[in-house]
Amino acid sequence: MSATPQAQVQDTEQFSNKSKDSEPLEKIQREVIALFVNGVRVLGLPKSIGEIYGLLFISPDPLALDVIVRKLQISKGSVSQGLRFLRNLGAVKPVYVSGDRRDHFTAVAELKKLANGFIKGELNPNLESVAIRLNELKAMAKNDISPNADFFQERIRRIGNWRRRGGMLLKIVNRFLGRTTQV
Amino acid sequence: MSATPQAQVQDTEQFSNKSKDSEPLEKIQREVIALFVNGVRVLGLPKSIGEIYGLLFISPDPLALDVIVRKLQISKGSVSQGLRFLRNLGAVKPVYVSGDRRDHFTAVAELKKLANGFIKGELNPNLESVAIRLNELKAMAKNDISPNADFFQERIRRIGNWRRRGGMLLKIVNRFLGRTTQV
DNA sequence: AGTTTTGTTCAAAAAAAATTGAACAAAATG
DNA sequence: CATTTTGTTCAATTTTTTTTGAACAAAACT
Repeated sequence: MSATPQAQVQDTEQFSNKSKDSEPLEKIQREVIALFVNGVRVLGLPKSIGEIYGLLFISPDPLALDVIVRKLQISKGSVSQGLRFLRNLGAVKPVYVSGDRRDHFTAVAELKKLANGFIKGELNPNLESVAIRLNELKAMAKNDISPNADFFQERIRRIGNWRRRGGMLLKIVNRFLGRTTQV
Repeated sequence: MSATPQAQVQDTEQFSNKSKDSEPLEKIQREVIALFVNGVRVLGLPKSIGEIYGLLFISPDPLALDVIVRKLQISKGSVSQGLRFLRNLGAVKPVYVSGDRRDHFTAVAELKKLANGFIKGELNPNLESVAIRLNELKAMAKNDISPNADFFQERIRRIGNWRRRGGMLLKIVNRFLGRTTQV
């Protein structure tokens, strides 16, 4: 049923619109969420991902899916998908909350873990597919008889070089984030 | 006029469609371009950017805008915008070609230059805007009187920490790739 | 058993981003 | 000076991505 504690309607809504069923956020929370929405855009991720992670990051306690829906005023589908994505990335983790049947989630807030998750989930797969295609290209270039064949080979070698150095960089990033004690 | 050399219509088009006015690419070239299209997607850049850079990267000679349009079969507007973007990033540079009024472009193929351009053009501006917003947030958190104020402050400090380490990482990347560029 | 709660899925709608193309301006040509 | 070439701009269109919401399944309650 819907007559749970938070259902005591707040006439003093922070915003005059949509008093429907929303749980209000503090101003600071809204600002931090905006910061994350902006941040994930750089990573090429959708707004909702930034909203969900940001909300969990700036919430003292773990939140259940339907609470997130009400706080952010976005659809259940979005939150469900967003949480799955974040969980796969290791950016969010489920937390047991006694006496509550719903799954609850908190933000994983260690930069190292976030970076590793992103590298493993988004970057490495791409680097690997590049490696595969590069091998095909090398073979192709070997059989090429056009006057440009030498040039092509030099270019393809160069891409291979980039890929190699990219992989090294990821390891360096990893090591750099790894030392300093968590935080 | 349109009666230039390449206008001798090729009945034996590599693909049966659109024999309109295209300059054919070698198979290797098309593959390399596809690789770049894929690559720039990771950076959150549009397909056309990858096509243009890829074409220049895998072309032995500098190309003029209208040649790019015909080779890639994309619009003049796209190429114009794409070239400007790539030029701003330092990923492409104009080359003087004697006896030709048109601007010609080549790909800048040094990884360190590409990375530096991307860091300066895309990443640093964002890091700076984060820094600004963070300061506002710190002030806000100081005046906050909610029971969560302490938690908020801890979180905001943490974001500041992330930003600091992000900046350090960019410098490390820079050094690893060879040259130091001022911020 | 039936009912309610919780969460997922995916086709359709909405929103956002990229691309086109025609109008335009500036510079070179004759 | 008129014409052509070259390149830019931006509103309109197309494409792609994201979000929604209703239908569904599974588990937990009564």
